[in-house]
Amino acid sequence: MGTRARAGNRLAAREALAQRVRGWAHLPFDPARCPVRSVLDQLGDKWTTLVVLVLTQGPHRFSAVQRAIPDISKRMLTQALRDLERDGLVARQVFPTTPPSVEYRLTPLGESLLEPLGALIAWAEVHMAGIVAARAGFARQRTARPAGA
Amino acid sequence: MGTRARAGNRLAAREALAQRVRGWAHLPFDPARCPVRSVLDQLGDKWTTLVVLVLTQGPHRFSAVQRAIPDISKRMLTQALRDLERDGLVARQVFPTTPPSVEYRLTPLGESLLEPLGALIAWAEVHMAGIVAARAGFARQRTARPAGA
DNA sequence: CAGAATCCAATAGGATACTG
DNA sequence: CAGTATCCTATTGGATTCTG
Repeated sequence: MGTRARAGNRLAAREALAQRVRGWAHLPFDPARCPVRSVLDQLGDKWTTLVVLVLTQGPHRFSAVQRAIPDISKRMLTQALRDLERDGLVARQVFPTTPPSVEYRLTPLGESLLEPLGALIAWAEVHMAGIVAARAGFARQRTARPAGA
Repeated sequence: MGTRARAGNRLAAREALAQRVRGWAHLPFDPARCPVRSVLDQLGDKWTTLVVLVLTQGPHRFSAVQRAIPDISKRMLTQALRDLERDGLVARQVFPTTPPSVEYRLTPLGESLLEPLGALIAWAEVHMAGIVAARAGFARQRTARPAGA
């Protein structure tokens, strides 16, 4: 695919999203029932997405997930896993051994999230350098003339 | 494209993401410098994404964005816009009129986000019903036998 | 109009101790 | 091991007031 076609794709994606947004305009606009907010809130809660990423590597036990995300507390991991289970993205399977062991894995619904999530993460990795540069430039601007110097 | 090919794409996307995640394994794992966290934190902060979606409709003035998102406060809108500007996703243009007017628009970097973001939102809209159903089922399970009934 | 500043309430989230 | 319960702190975010 040439750069021309890629640019066309991007433009098409932009226009498609713009139209989708326009389509919401005449809706009642109940923030609580907005799918966008609902999903984005979940993904943005600092841990959920990380847990999903760990589970792309296959089923994990509770403690294995915790080892994979060193700075998560048990409390938050429990909550993230329960939310994901509640939403049907993750399945929880208990093995009645002693001590008990529990395994978590992505459901088909959870796996279907990986495609758009992967695209977003790819974007993040590609553009991270640009964002960092923009931040540096922004910080310079702000410190350059704080009091009309 | 047939269902077979679509399933193949999905599988490919899953495997691609899984590999990407594996690629991070040997990294120092500094949570503060993780692009994924950095981007997801931003998108998940409840307002940033909504603002971006509004700006897909073209340049907006401060108050126009606020009208488009009824339940945002000036404080939060200011912050969201400044963060977006800082990251280079949004450009801010001041017109020296009285009273002053300021226009915000997406930069090329900001527009490049629309493609993966649109994919995520499309996913959210498509699967929202399934998630709601899963939540209902989960709630039933929990209330069914809270004390071994 | 576009924001900055201040104050306050709600929530998120970490640390620790306890349980089946 | 896989959580739950409790406590406490930090951050988020709304309401209000003030300024250029």
